[in-house]
Amino acid sequence: MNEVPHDRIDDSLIALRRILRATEAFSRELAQSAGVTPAQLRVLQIVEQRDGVTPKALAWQMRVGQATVTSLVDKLVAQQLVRRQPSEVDRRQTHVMITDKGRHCLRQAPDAQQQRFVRAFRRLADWEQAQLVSSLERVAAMLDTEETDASTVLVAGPIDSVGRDG
Amino acid sequence: MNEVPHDRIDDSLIALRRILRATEAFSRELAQSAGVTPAQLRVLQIVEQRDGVTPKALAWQMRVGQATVTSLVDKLVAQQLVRRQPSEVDRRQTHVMITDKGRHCLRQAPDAQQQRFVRAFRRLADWEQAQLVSSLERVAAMLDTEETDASTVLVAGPIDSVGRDG
DNA sequence: CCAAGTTACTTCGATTATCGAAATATAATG
DNA sequence: CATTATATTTCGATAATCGAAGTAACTTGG
Repeated sequence: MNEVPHDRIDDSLIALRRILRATEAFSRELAQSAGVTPAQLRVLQIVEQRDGVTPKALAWQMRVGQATVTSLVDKLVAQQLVRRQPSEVDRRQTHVMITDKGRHCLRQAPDAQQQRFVRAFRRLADWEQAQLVSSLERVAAMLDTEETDASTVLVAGPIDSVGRDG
Repeated sequence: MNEVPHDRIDDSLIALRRILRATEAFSRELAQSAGVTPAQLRVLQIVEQRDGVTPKALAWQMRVGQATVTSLVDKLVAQQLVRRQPSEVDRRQTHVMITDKGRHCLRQAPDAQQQRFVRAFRRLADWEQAQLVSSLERVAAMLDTEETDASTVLVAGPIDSVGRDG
C-alpha cells in the first residue's frame, strides 16, 4: 500500500479542480439570475438557513472580516432582501433576518447546479449513490482542517432545500 | 431505484460544500504565503502550466473578462512574476510568460491543501483510492457543462506537479 | 456602583477584482 | 484598398475586501 501511482492522485486533483471550476461558474450564473452578486448571494443563503444570524457568525462562516459583512449586509438591506434587528438580550449584537423579498429572491434562482446534480444523482443506482456519498465525505474530511466546526458546517451546508419539489 | 432518499442528495451537497469551503480557505492562505492575491495566483498557476498563454485564453479559462485579465497581468508584470511577449505570428496577440521569479514565487507556496490531500490519499488502500478517483470523476462529470473543453481542463487541471518530491 | 477591559458592530480609507464600453492595433476578406 | 473581425488595452464605474479607528454595550474587579 506504499506504492501509490501518482496518476491516481493527479486524477483526483484534476477531478476536484473540475468540480471547483464548475461550481464557481455556476455560482456566478446563479447569483446573476437572482439579481445579486455572488458574495451577496452567499450571505443571503446563510441568512435564510440561520435566520437571525449575527454579523460575527456570518464573518466567521464566510471567512471574511466583519467589516466586509457589514458592507454586504448594507447592500442587501438597501435592496430590502434582509433587515437588521437589534438583539434584545445583548444590544451590541444585531440579528440579520431574511425578508419575504429575500426569500423570493432566492426562489428566483433556479439553482441550476443543484438541479443538474440532483437529476444526475437520481439516475444512479442505489449502491452508486451510497458510494458517491461516502467518497465525497471522505474527500471533505481529507481537506477539512480541524479549525472547522463540524456542527456549523452541517447547519450551513445544505445551501437550500433540495428536491422538496418532487 | 426511483426511490431516492433526499438525505443522500443532501449529504452529497453538504460534502461538496465542505470541499468548496476548505478549498476556498486554503486558496486564500496559499496566495498569501506566496505574496500575491488569490486571483493573481490563479493567473500565475495557469501561466506556469501553459507558458505563453494569451490573455484571451486566460480569460476563457478563468471565466472572467479580458479587461480583468489585463489588470491581473499588469499586477504580475509589475512584480516581475510574468512578462508579456508580443506574438510574432499575429501581432495582435500577446503571450504571457512566467519568469524565474514567478516560478520561485509558486515554489514558495507550500500548497498545504494538496499536501494534506496527498498525505491522506497515500494512507488509503488501493481499492479505496480507485473508488475515490472514480467517484470524483463521476461528480465532476455531473457538474461539468458541455461548454467546458475537456482538453483544456486536463491541461490546466493538475495545478502543480504533485508528489514528485517523495 | 464605577472604572477598566472586552466584545460587537460600524465607519473610514485604501486596494483589488471585476465589468462593459470605447479605443487601438492588427489580421483577414473581398 | 475598404470593410469587417479579432486581440488587447484603456477608462470609468461598482463591488469585495481589509485593517485601523470609532462607538456602544457588556463584564468584571474592586
